[in-house]
Amino acid sequence: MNKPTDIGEAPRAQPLYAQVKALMMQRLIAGQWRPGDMLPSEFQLADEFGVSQGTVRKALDELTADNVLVRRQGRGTFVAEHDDHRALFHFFHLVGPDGQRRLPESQLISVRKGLAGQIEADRLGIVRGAPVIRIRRLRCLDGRPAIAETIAVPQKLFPDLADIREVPNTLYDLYERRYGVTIARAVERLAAVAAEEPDAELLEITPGTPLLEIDRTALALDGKPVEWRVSRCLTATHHYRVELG
Amino acid sequence: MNKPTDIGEAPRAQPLYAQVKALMMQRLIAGQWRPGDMLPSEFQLADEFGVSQGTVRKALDELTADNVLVRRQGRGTFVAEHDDHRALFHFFHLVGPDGQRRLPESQLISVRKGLAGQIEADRLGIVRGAPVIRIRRLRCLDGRPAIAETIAVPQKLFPDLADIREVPNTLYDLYERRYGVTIARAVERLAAVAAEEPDAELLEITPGTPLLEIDRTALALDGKPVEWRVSRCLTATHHYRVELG
DNA sequence: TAGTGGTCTAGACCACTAG
DNA sequence: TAGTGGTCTAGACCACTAC
Repeated sequence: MNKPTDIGEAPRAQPLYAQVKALMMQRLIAGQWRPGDMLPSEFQLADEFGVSQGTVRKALDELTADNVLVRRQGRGTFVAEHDDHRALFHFFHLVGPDGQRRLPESQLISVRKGLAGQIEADRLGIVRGAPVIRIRRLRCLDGRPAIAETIAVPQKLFPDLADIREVPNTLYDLYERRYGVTIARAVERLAAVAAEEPDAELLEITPGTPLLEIDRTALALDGKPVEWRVSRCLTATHHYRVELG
Repeated sequence: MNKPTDIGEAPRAQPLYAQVKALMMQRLIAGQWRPGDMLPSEFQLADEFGVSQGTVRKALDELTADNVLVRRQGRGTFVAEHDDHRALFHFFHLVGPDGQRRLPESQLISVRKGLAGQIEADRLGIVRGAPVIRIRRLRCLDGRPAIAETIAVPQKLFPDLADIREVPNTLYDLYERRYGVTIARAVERLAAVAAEEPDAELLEITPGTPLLEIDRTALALDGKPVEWRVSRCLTATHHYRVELG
């Protein structure tokens, strides 16, 4: 059986496995399959979509490569979860002199509601003046102040985030568990800047000290921006590590 | 036929396709297949290794994902070449305000022979005091000085590089064509530093200006380091872009 | 033992490229 | 038209996990 049945009869522009992948992605975005859930087996999915098991496998393999699914032999296929380890490994690139990652401690400075300025609106894909929540925090590496961070998110997506007393170390975990927003990928723009107040005071350095500025836009599963974050980092002892394949 | 014949009879610790991949990688490292060469067809390779075409395909797919091979439907499978475009796309991450990459112009400052210091020796995996070649150059973006670059390579791998009058814009292309050394991947460590002489003069800025320092170790196909490069970049108008999957 | 994903095979047909 | 990679199927067996 080479003709798609359940998927549609129109002459296809995309290969079957890509259509299966897109359908599964839709379910993930819609929240029909949630982080931690186990998916049906390959054969069940194959039946459901009216394709062979090999075709489902190719779709599953790609979603696994995209870090959306996790497959475990003998157990099943699961929707990826943002545990601390994954967040650290995927989204935190500062390493010590030995090249090893360290989980930074976080110290909350403030959480405030506000209205989006032009830059925030551009970065978050919302209209200027829309309600946002801004978070300031200081992160320490090896016990010393290392990162001054400013985070902005649309209030619409995270309604009561501003009321939370204690913000966990890995925010993405909170986004996922409490608001059903999964961070799928991010784009960072790095630059070297001179420290200004109030970052300098927070980091206990003199203004003018060079800092590594990481400007990150984080995107949800559907590709829409959901968080804008600027981290200014001391790189005297730590470095930002990139691997080019 | 499920038992490997040409590949070996010992109880295998690795799947067949991984063994096939490793064998093909060996040939690539040995230079038996050189950049630009066309590989035998999937069926020919399958015959040669004594496996099925599907198994060869899986190995080829992975090598393609690793950017070692390029597959073109209807034409064949080829060993990847480091043309300007690929070098720019893979190894150059500075983008303009619009997010678009620009190919920088290069201005050669000096090419000198020398003996490896401790840091060079560590980075290049050679003994201290081994002959190295050092290159200094200035790179411009949009006509303005933007990057002060220092490059060190082992003289052993690039014998007459020091005699070359004109160094092309994309060095990796030269490494590949002239010396048969293919840069497969690289590791970069980024930090913010204050400009010092002689970089400040080269970049026409005042000492102390924050610069983005990119410390890159480039690795050949066999995984051994072959180039150490430090680029200090003005990031007033340009940014270093990273995509996190 | 039953169920899952992981590997491997064999064969069919399609889409693209070149002569 | 011949040869290549791209897709899809069907079925076998292996390796791992849980009960």
